[in-house]
Amino acid sequence: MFSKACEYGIKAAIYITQNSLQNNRVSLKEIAAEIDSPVAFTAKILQDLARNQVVTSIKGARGGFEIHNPGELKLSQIVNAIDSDDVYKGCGLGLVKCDELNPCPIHDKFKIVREKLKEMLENTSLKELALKLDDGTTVLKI
Amino acid sequence: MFSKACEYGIKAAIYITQNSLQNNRVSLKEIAAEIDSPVAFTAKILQDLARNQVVTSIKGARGGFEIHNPGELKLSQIVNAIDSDDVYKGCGLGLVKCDELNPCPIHDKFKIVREKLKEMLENTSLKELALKLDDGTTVLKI
DNA sequence: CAGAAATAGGATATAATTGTCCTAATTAAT
DNA sequence: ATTAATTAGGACAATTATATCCTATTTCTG
Repeated sequence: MFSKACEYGIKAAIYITQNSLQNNRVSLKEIAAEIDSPVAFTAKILQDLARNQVVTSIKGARGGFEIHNPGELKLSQIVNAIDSDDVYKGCGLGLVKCDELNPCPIHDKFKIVREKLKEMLENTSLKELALKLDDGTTVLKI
Repeated sequence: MFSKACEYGIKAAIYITQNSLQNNRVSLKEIAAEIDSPVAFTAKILQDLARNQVVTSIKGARGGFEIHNPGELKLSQIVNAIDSDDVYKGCGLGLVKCDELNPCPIHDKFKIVREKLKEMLENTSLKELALKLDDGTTVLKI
C-alpha cells in the first residue's frame, strides 16, 4: 500500500510527535532505533519531511527533530510528501485518464476504497496517534 | 496500491473474460495490444495466472488464453496470485506482528480501509467487469 | 511430415526503490 | 577557539520490479 520509505516516515513522525508533546527533541539515531529502521535511509526521509515542513530539523550538537503542530498535521501530508497522493487519488488500474466520464472497469467499486483511505489519511492527526502510543495501547515495532 | 504487474494482470484477465464469454480465444499479442502493456512482460504475468488456475493457456498454433469460470473468479484471486494478500491483509505500517492484541498506531483506522478493499476484491467477479466493458460504460486503455 | 504460429521459460537489461558510506556544515559545550 | 555531536547531502551499492530477447516446446494446418 505505502512504500517502505513512507512507512518509516509515518512511524518516525509519530515518534517525534510523542516526544515533542513532552518538549523533548529527538535525534536521528534515537528515532531509527525506536522505529527499527536503517539510520541513513531514515535520515533521507526526515530530510524530505523537513523540506515539506512536516518536521523541523535542528542541526548541530543537541540537534534533532521536532514537530510543532501535531494536532493539525495529518497522515495525508506525510504520504503526500513521500509517496504522492496517487495512492488515494489515482486509478486502481493505473490508467492516467480514468475519471467519472471515462472510468476503468473497477472505477466505481475502487472509488469507495480510495475515499475511505483518503478520509482516513486526511482526518487522522499525528497527535492522536502519538497519544495512543503513550497510553500503551499501540506499538511502533516488530 | 497494486504493482504494475498486478494492474496488467487484472486488465488482461478482464479482456480474456470478455472474449471467453463469446467463446473467443485470444492471443498474447492481442491482449497486450488491447491493454497497452509490454508483450513479454505480459507473457510472464499470464504464465503466473495460468499456474494459479486463473486463466487457461493453450499452446501451439491457434493457441491463446481463456477463462472458464469468470462468474466465480474474483479480483482477489488475481491480486493474490501476483502481489499476495498483503495489500488487503497486512499492517499499514509494515509491522509483521501487528494484530488486534498488538496493534500499530493506525491499526484501527486502517482496518476499515483494508476491509473495504478486501470486500471489494472478494466480491467483484471478472464477469461483471467484462460486461461493463461490453456495454461501453468503461475502458481498459489510456 | 514440414512449417508456421503460438505459449513456456531462461537469461539478461533497465529502472526504481531501498540501503550504506563518507564528507561537509552547523551548533552547543567546554 | 576547539571539540564533539549532530543534521545535510552527494556518491555509491544492493535489491526488487519492470521490461526485453532468445530459444525450446507444443500444436494446428497444409
